[in-house]
Amino acid sequence: MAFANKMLNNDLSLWNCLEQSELRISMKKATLYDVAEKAKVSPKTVSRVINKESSVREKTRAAVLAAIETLNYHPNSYARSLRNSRAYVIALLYDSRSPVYVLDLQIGIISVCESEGFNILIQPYDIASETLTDDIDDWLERTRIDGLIISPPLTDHVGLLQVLKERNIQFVRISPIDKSDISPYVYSNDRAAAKAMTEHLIALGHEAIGFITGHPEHNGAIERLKGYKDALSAANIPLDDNLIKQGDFSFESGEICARELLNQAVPPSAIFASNDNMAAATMKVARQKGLVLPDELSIAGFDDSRISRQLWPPLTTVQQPIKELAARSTELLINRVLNRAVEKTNKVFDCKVITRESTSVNTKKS
Amino acid sequence: MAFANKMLNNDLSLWNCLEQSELRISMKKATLYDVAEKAKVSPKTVSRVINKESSVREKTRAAVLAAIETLNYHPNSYARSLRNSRAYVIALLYDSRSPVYVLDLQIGIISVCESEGFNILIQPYDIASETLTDDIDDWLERTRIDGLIISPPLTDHVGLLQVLKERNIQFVRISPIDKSDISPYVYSNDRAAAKAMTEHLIALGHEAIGFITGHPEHNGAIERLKGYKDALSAANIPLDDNLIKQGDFSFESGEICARELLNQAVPPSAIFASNDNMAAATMKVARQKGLVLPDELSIAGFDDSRISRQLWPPLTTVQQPIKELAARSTELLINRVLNRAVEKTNKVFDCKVITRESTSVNTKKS
DNA sequence: ATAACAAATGACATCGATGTCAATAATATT
DNA sequence: AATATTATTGACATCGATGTCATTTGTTAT
Repeated sequence: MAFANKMLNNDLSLWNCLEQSELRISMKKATLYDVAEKAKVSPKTVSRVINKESSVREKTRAAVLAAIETLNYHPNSYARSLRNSRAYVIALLYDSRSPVYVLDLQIGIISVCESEGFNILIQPYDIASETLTDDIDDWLERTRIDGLIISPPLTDHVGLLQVLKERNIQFVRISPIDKSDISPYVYSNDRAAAKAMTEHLIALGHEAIGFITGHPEHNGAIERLKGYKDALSAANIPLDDNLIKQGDFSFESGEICARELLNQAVPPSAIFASNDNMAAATMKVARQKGLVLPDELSIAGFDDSRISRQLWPPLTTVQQPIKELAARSTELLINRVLNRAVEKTNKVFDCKVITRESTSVNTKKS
Repeated sequence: MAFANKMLNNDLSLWNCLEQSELRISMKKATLYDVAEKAKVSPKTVSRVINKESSVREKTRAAVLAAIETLNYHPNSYARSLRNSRAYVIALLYDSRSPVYVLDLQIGIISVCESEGFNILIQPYDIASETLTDDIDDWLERTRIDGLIISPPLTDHVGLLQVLKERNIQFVRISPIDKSDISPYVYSNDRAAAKAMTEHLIALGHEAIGFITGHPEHNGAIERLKGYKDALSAANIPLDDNLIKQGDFSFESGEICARELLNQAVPPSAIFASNDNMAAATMKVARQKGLVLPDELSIAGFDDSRISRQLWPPLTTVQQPIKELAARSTELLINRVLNRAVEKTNKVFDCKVITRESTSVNTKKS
């Protein structure tokens, strides 16, 4: 069916425009029985065709498919779920306080769910909440879902994992710290990316490179710090603990860390923050101190979030394959849920360094 | 049940830790019949209690409730949906290209859904897509939902509204342009807020105030422009068309508009952008041109989005009651769906001007 | 052509909650 | 106290799809 796709004009004839057709109002949705009748087979056979069971003669199958087509039949998911106790629903658990990735995660998940006929429930929780474990337990008691996708930093919450284990619920984790076989997982190569970024800064002539870490319960944060150290040691630059400050991915923590770094007697000529948020905070602090960017301070971030393109100078950062991670984890989960052949591989995805104007040659260097 | 809520320690005894208990694995969920048996009544009576029907003796009700409690019974939503063809699911339609509000909308909706026992499906669409109408039509054909919440700029898409009308689906709209009775709606008082913001700038001594409009299909955009004009005319400042530039809420459009405004022979001393995104773009352009902020240019935004606090100087902006709008629209929708007494009022919520450092006294003024 | 077997199909019960309508218990009426 | 009336309760069928198992059809071997 093709509908007028024009947008609203200035004069609002909207209501009238909508009065025109009321065709479909009383049209009931076709059921399995309608299809069976039309195709002159039993309901069970229709069911067989829908579920792609073998042992249906090609001719019958064709007849059934034709009937389905003409009646525009779509299975009633409630009846189906009631019968075989499968919900065709998965849920995304995320931490409500770090919404940075969430929209991208959702997009990646939706794309796969769509093609697999699944629906997605979104479920924000606060990892700092005292009642998190109980809340999730209650929620699982009430809700019927086939599986969960868990995003950082919830991936390694012991209480949560325990509940899932007890309830025997399938789940996959995105970038978990713990890489054991508790569940399938996917992750991005944060360590290599952080190393590459640090090397980029070193190549620009920076040696005193400040580093602001992320949330210590977040796998990405841990890996990024490792990558930073990797690059330094590969370039034979001694590690200086005064150049490493513990943040938690929040803007506020970034401000504090940046201030500490820049207030030192010999401040670093470059700062690499573990996410764009803290990099933006660093930029704010630098500006407050009157530094000219990027000449007097190079700043690098991680995430390639929206903000990285909206700052001036635009932020050199790392693009993470968030949608891919989400899509892949969804595939893994759905394959599990449907008892399809299970791939063993826990997938790794590569990140990409995006060079923009916030990093430049070290002018302080002799 | 209370679980250990501690986070993962350094040494990973996670797997072992989880081995401990496997209590609940085989525990089947209780059904209506289990409850009926336990309470020594018929299943139908249990159903009556659950659905809060009248004409159940207080004593029986108590017995049933006790049984429900001890068995930890939760109704099977699939059976229920199958029987009374109600999904207990609503969907949020939003434009995938303007994700700014989306997370806040989701939070507001989830909060209400939770208490009402509804679930929410999220459904991103691209309003510029040629196939939008057909896509949504197909989706509605496949999916069983009780109602829709439509967020801008989808609220006034004629094709979409037509489909909903034909299918006779309940929906509410958030900040629609069209305020007719097609559906219930909620909206925020953008006009008054934009007026207040403009007055704030005027009070700081600004007269040449640039304005960057938002997406022309977005009600908020239209209202904000009206508010700007209201304030000027109230202050007897003549309207200068050269000071009004047509943006579309995107960062890029903000850059273009800001450049046009600032390249004029006599540039404005303040710029009021219709959202924070474009205000950030304005800040970027101003900085590229070497302007000192806020002394040489005051900048105001709209949304109080995350970015407004992450820029330097922090952005003076307008806080919108997005969560409230979402929560209220959800209530309206669920009341409709459940055939509860329908409130007639389409709710208005007030915005709030947040003054930060990006606006200051006009120094150019004689 | 017929028995023996496998493949394809169908009849029926079932998942769990609720609408319909009949049966029973409680209360009001005389 | 007996009957009329109303308030509670229960028996049964139903929503739509699918598992189980019996039946029919088709195929192969003799």
